[in-house]
Amino acid sequence: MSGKRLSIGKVAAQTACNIETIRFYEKEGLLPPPGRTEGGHRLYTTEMVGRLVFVRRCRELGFSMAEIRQLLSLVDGDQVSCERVKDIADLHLLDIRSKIADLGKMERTLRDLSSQCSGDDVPQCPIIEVLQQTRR
Amino acid sequence: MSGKRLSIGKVAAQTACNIETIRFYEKEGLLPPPGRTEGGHRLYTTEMVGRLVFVRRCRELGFSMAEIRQLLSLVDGDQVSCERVKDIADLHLLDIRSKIADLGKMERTLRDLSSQCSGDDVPQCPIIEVLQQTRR
DNA sequence: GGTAATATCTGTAGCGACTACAGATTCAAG
DNA sequence: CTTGAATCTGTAGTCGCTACAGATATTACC
Repeated sequence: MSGKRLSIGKVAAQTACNIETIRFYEKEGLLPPPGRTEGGHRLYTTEMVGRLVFVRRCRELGFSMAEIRQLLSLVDGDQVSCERVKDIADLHLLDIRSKIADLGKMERTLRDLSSQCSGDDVPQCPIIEVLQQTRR
Repeated sequence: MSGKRLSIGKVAAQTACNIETIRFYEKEGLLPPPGRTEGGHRLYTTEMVGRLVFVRRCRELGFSMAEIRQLLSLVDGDQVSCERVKDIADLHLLDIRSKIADLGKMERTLRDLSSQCSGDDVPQCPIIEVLQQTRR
């Protein structure tokens, strides 16, 4: 079953992923090289579309291409090692949390700065002043 | 006063900014071209070090180089317009908050996924399963 | 079947904010 | 004066795409 094979444009429409991005993933080894028409146009099986969806979903969760490569190699192995999948996911989770923490610091600092600034058209701006201070 | 002029290495040490980054900022117009020794080595005044500190502090707050260029042009103008500085800062603040929100979504999704996974060495991993699901 | 419009092809270059060299030159210390 | 450290310029790499250009393939319509 499932002899349907889609052009890259159809796949792009289905997955809301740019055509160029699909080709990029292939070049980077995240997607296997698909079959081709006689003229050389790519033809995708539904299986390959599933793999693209997987990749895109990982990207939405912030996984890097290197991390996705690791996940894919686990998926492609004879059996999926839940252990290692969880390791990769949890490491990435830590990464996300530290990014959130960093942004939170920025947010607080910038909010403080902004609150000190009246926004009037006065010559001296507290935001600039603080940013220019040599000694902290 | 302040006839001290520092080599790029000293400036880098003082500001904890890479030498290459300093040269990069100069190339990108964030720092004015400094004076030179007879042999062509850069010499920085304390004023220029201050400007570098300003740039670095802005970067730590997540301002893009384009935003910093805008801030610098306001600083360099005849008078600092507090109004426009605040506009730039507040826009950036919105940007930071939306990034935090995005990361927060990722965090929650990934945390849910991870919690469904025992981490045992079993063949089927719920993380992979969910990521592979064709229909959401 | 013929033609025109659309889709896809390959390959390259650009983004932002750096970082990492290579190979040449200059500076500072002993 | 010599040696070693610092600095110079210029180029290429990083990541995850995006945006072309110019050539070819496919499809739709008559």
